[in-house]
Amino acid sequence: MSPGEWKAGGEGLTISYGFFPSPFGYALVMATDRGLAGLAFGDPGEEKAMLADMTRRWPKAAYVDDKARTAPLAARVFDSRLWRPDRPLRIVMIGTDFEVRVWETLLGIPMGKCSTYSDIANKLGKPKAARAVGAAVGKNPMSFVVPCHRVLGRSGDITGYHWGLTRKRAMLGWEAGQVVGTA
DNA sequence: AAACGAGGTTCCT
DNA sequence: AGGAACCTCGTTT
Repeated sequence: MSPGEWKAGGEGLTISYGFFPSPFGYALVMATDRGLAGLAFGDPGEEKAMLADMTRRWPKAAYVDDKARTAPLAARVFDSRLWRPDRPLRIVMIGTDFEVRVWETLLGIPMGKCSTYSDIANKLGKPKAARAVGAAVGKNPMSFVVPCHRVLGRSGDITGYHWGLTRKRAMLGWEAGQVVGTA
């Protein structure tokens, strides 16, 4: 990954988006000229809700329906064979200081491994901020790319997920399969 | 097993 | 400013 950053709110930013099928349902891919900015999931027919859910995060940004531009990113994200250091996926993290820090921590979780909310809070030097971490993870705009699904509760339980626990389990399962298949 | 309060940060009124 | 919400945690009923 080669994370870029942008101030929260997304002011002055133009975001292209498109809908694509994915292993976990319908996916909404959002991108800026600097790389992938957002990734959301849902079911066909929910496009409007998915889009609203994302635009709420960056109310100041401009949005353009541009399938041609987002298609290559969509293809790349769901093919683990293309995840290699020499061809990093360019992403842009738009959020507050704290959120960006949390997301960067998530990127450090290796494939197939899991972490916990309190664990991340510790890494940020705020051992008691587990709940804040949960809130920040929940606002993660790049579900799946930023491995928010690899974060579990303290006891190893799957706790909650913005786009549904079922989808979270599906991602973990798919990932486990990728590890075996690409080893 | 369920209920409860503390905790950090963000969002809305 | 004040209060509620959040993909939580640890402790207490």
